[in-house]
Amino acid sequence: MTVRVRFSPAPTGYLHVGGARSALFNWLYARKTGGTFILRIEDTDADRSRPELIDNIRDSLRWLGLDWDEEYRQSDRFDQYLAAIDGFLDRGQAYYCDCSQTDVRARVGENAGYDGHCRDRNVAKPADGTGGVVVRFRTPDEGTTGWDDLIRGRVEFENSVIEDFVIVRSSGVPMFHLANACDDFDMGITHVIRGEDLINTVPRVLLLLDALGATEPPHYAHLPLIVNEQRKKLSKRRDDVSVGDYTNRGYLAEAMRNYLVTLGWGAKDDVEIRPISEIIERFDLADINKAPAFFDVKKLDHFNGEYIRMLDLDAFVEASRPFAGPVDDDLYRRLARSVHERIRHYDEIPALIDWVVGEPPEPDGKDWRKVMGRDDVANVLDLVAERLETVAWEPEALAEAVLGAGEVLGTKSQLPVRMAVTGRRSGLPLFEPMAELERSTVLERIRKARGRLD
RNA sequence: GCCCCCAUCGUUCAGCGGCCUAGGACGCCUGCCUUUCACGCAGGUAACACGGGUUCAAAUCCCGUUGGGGGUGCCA
Repeated sequence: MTVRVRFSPAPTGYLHVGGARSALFNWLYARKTGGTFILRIEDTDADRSRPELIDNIRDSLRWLGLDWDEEYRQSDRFDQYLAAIDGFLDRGQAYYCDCSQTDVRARVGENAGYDGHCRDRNVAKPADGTGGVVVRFRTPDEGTTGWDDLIRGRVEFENSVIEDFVIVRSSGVPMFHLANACDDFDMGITHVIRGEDLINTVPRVLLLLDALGATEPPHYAHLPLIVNEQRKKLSKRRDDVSVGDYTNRGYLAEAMRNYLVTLGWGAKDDVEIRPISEIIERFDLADINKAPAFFDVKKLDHFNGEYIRMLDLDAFVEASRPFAGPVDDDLYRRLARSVHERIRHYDEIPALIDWVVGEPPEPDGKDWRKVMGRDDVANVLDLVAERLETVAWEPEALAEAVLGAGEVLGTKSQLPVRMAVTGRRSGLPLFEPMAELERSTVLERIRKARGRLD
């Protein structure tokens, strides 16, 4: 049996890290087994679907290196769904229902599902798009529906708790469960790997699949959810989790992908950061965890820093260049070596080099007081300025001039000078970048800082 | 309310009956390196939710409790 898996996002939002993780696990399984990875856009709900987001989803997947082998769009397949529904109707497996939601609510109360009121009322097929008539699927009243989840083990639901659910809206448009069952059947999906939030929909789809005549339903594997700090399912609104945001902030696709793998799965040998080929080799659905995992940006940052440091200087310069801002190519290259080893994502770069490229930032008040509050700072700045008037303008000499001034005065001179010239109390090693500036510029900054002391 | 799922350091993963006085990684702390900050290196901190079983032996199996989460739509 050749494995066929699918990632089935609804285009109702940007691809977020939870979706990306689902896509990734499907992809890993396909690549491991030599199977087929399918992208299926679930856009049956025209009101919520935003076609422009399909491109965002595709771009994010591509960025992560998750290439797909086939692509479908459910909105292209309504004919199939409608044909399936006609079959259900003919065979009495589904029926028309004209109950309004308030009717149902009035009959059964707040907490119960649909009561089967129209099961045998023979509600007539409505003229197209009129009259609030839906199609409901007739579910069994007794027995159980269950499956052996590859991650969770046996899961069973009493059929009595599964209401006769809607499969066609009153607008005539088929709904998610139906489209899902038809597609998984038609596309020969062998494994359904997705988030645990969908676990409750399985019995309905299983029932539908059976009604469709599927003798061998897919295997299901429900992934633990990725949660936020409050241990709640990630929300696109509340949580900052779109994949595109991480792209924009200078995270590497390889790092993101590698980090995502560690949420819910770990290699037996405890090695976390490793090439994707090794991950594919070791990955197995049976080893996936059941408990939800917190998306920890701090750890992602660590992974990303590691991946950045794995880059050789040329690759780093090229990849990080777009984040560096307006800086001369050769100058950036000269600065890159020390930038390379102290960032965790590329968008930290501007704050490291802005004072070399342009003006330093307005110093943070607290940092300023901490560094410039000492009594001897004025003397340091005066002596350094005096020395810099005549020193040879190259890093070694600058270091000697600045550090030597401190020695002469019996104090530390590097920090005040750094604060004066860069606007910050920490950053790149000082003297090489400082030598990139004009002598007059450096002197001006030092005198300006001197003037600001008390 | 009802249905379903889950439970090892703060976080994440390893552990699938004895190798566990529970291991790796992130974080945090300490030290070394050092022109600051980082990087790197060396240490340290810290967990089997609780209660019953089963067994010669349980973090590992079973039951219950508690605590979390998900679902409960003419969303997916």
